[in-house]
Order: sequence, then structure tokens, then C-alpha cells
Amino acid sequence: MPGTVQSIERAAAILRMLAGGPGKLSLAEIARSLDLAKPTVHGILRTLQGVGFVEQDRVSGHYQLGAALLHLGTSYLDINELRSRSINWADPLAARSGEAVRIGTVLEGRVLVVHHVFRPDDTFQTLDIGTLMPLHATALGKVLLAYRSAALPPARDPFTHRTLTGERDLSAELTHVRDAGWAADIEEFTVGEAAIAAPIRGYGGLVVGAMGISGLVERICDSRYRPHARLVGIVRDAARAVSRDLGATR
Amino acid sequence: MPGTVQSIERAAAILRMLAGGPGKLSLAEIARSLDLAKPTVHGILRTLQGVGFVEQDRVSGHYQLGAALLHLGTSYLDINELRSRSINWADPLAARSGEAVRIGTVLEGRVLVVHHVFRPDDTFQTLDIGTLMPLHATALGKVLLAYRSAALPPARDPFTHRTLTGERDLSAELTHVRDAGWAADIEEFTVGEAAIAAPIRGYGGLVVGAMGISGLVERICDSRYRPHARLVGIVRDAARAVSRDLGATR
DNA sequence: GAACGGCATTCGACATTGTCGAACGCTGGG
DNA sequence: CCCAGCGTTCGACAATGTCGAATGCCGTTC
Repeated sequence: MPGTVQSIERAAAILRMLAGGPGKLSLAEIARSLDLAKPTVHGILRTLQGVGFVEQDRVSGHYQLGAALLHLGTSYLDINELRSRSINWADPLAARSGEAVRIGTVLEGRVLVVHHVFRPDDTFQTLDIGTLMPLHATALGKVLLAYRSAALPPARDPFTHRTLTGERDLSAELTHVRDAGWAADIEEFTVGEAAIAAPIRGYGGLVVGAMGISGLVERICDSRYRPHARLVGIVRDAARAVSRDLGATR
Repeated sequence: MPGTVQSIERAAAILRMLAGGPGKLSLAEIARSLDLAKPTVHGILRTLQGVGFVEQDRVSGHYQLGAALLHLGTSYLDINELRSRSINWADPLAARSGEAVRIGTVLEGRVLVVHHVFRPDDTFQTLDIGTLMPLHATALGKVLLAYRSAALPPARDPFTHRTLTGERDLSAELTHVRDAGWAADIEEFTVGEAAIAAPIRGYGGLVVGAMGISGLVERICDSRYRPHARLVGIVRDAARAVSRDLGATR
């Protein structure tokens, strides 16, 4: 691409590979995957190692992500306005709904979770901040898909037997999401779990994120697999409040 | 530096600047600080923007860290062995001590927090994972300083009136830390708070991190400002357990 | 124990790219 | 209205990044 720095793009591609796979990769694997000469990859990795973005395992010689990225990642969280505006509404939403709350935005064709409030109980939970989730199989993702102009994601893995993978099914679903103003995923991403999400708009009305709750399907839905209207209402109210904080007027 | 890719080093310097300052910087400020021509910085920023590491504010034209870094940062956490081995011991340590627990390692001349367990009560707390703390003014930092071969940090800000800033005072303190096998900071970083930390060793006995507790000084120390021996003991025990998990034999 | 294949790393030639001076248009402040 | 400083574009050219060839190491196989 003209006007950009090719070696920085290559370095970013290497970091994404390291983030997406088993954690550690050999120089040769990286070179093969990116179709680059080994000395080229070696120079890039040595530079990334020097700036702390990559570490090399002393025993195997393999490479992995480095500590400096953690600081950059959390610094990003500190300045992320979607997150800072959402925080005030996320705890009350978790309290009122009794479910886990997540806020997400689009990154690399998936949902990036930028804030996560645990379900207010003492079950074991893991923090999802920073994780990527599919757009087509989650409530957050369907909201983000519904309001963006890009095409449907080409890869639509069936996470459960209820995941919508067909283009027509998904398009119809997104039309419905736009009409209703919220989305649900009912055992489409995780068997036994359901979620409800609503759009967060920024200045000018553009959808900049989504806010949602998730929990066991029998808590989120009634006996006919329909999300409880009360829960839909409080999710939408909370998302609207965040939108107002962000300067949306619609 | 020969053998490394200069433009990647420059890109990393830009990202560190964005992480370290007020969050948003103008292209001109970055160019001045790094003594680079504006078109040079522009090309690097455009590339970083293309890969999601940087975003540009539509209104002011200023640049800030991008969402892709969050995913890289949390991916680093997922594979960080110091953290994965510490997790099992951190919760019990918080429970037994009744205090907040942090695990840290050295990054860019400071302490990088890689794990944090909240004090087990319902006071308001913020998650410190990814934050950087001073080496000279924290218990975690003093442990890390005591067992590394590098020189003392040149910048030794006085966070409180009790912070050790003199080279002789700090050197003497680090000798004491090595002798005792643990460190404390007693209102040296935060007025009203104290902390205790012990080294975590990796394979071969090298110190790869530190584990510590922190809380109100009147809970951590007795009336003569001495850390409670019971707390010192359980911190050291927990750190030794993590060390064993990491393959240290000492 | 020897041979082999594939690894990470180094070296140096050279072609490509990244750098940067000059210029431009825009915007906010005086 | 004017001006200073901004972000951005363009194109020349020097510096750098790329990569083929080679090397040494290590684990595996015979």
C-alpha cells in the first residue's frame, strides 16, 4: 500500500499471528505463514524484542508476545471513551439484571470486549476484557453488524446448532435487530447461555459500541425461548444512557 | 542500532509516547519530541492507524492508542507464565492476609503489574493490571531491584516524605532486602498505605517477578511501624510456592 | 557414532523503500 | 482579515530493509 511503512505492517502482522495462535511460534513458521524470507522475519523479531513487544523463549528459541504490550493495552483502556462513559452504567445494569455485563466494539471483524462486569454472585468467572468474539453469533456482535455498512463476515462458524450461519438468515435477523433496536443470542454462541444487547451511539448518532447482558438461558428467557421484556428494557435504557453521555442526541 | 529495523523502533517510540502522556498527542508534538520530520511521523502514524494500533480523533486531528493493542495486551496476559502460575496462590494469599495482592515484573525501568487480586472486602478498588509503578518506592519494586544486576533507576521521585531517594539509602535498603528475603514500603509510595513483597524465582533460581500485599499501614504494621511478622511469613510462603511451580529449586 | 534436515542467525550486495524538504490547504486565534 | 501552525501530499534520493547464501547448532534417524 503506498504511503504506509511496509515493515511496520509486517511487524503488526507478526504480532497478530502471535496473539491468535498457540502463543509461541518459531521464526520459520512465521516466515512461511507471511511468505517472507527468514532473515527478514529475524530482523523484525529482533527489533520487536528490543522494544519489549516480543520475547524469545531461551530453551526452544520460539517467540511470544512481550510485556510492553500489556501496558499499551491497558493504557488504551484508560483513554477509551466508550468504556469510560459505560462504566457508570454497567455496574447498576449488572445489579438490576443480576447478570454479567459486557461492552464491545468492532475490531478485526470481531467484537472486542472493552468492559466487563461480573454477574453479581460468587460463581467462578473469568474477565473477558480484551477478548475477541464472533460478530454473527453474539448479541453484541449482531448489534454491531446491524448498524455498520460493511458486508457480513465471510467466516460464520457454527458455535452451536442454533448459530445463524446462512447469509439470508443472518441478513433477516439484522433487519429485525434494526427494527427492534436490540439483539439477542439464544444459545447461538454458548450452549445453555443467552444474551441481550443494545446499541451505544456516539456523537452524530453513529453506533460506536454495544452493551449487553448474558447468563443462563432459563434466566434470560421465558419458557418459549423469548427474552424477558423487563431485561430487554433495562439493557436498552442503560445503552441509551451511555449514548447520551457520549453526546448522541437520537 | 545495526541489525534492527529503525522504522519499527520509531513506531514503538510513538506508541510509548501515546501511552505515557495525556492520551492524545498531535502529530507535531510527536515529531518535535522524537526529533523527526513531520512527513516521517505522518507515514508511521498512518501505518499504525491502518493496523489498529493508533486512532485519530476526527475533530482535533490528534492521535491516540488504538483498540488492537488491547487484544495484544490481554493475549500477552494469557500466555504469561509468571501470571498463570501465580493465580492459584494469589487468591488464597488475599484471603489469608485480608489484603490486596499484586504480582509484578520489570518493564522499562518500572514495575509492570501482571496480576492483581482485590482486597476481599467491598471497598471501591481499581484493577492495576497493566499499570507501571516505580521500582524505588514500592515493595514489589524494591524486591525486583534487589535481585537484578542493573544500576539503580536514575529518576527517584519522592512520592511521599518517606520515599527513599538517596543512592546510599536505597542501596543500603536493597542490601537489607537481599539479606531478609523480602521488602516493605511503609508509606513510601502512598500516604497511609504499606506493602510487603517477596521474590518469585524461575527455573535456575533467577528472580523473574515479585509477589506482594498492600493495605492500610495500621493493618500491615504494628504500632512501631514494623510489618507484622505473620504477614511477612505468609507472603514469603506464597512467593516460594509460585517459585516452585515455575521450576525454581532454591 | 555418523549423517542429515531444519532451525536461528549472520553477512553483505543491492534494490526498494522510508525519509524529509518544500509546498499546500485548512483552521483557529488575534 | 491576516497569520501561524497544523496535518497532509509530492517527489527526489539516500539510507535502509530485504533476502540469497552461508554458517553453526541441535534433535532425530539409522
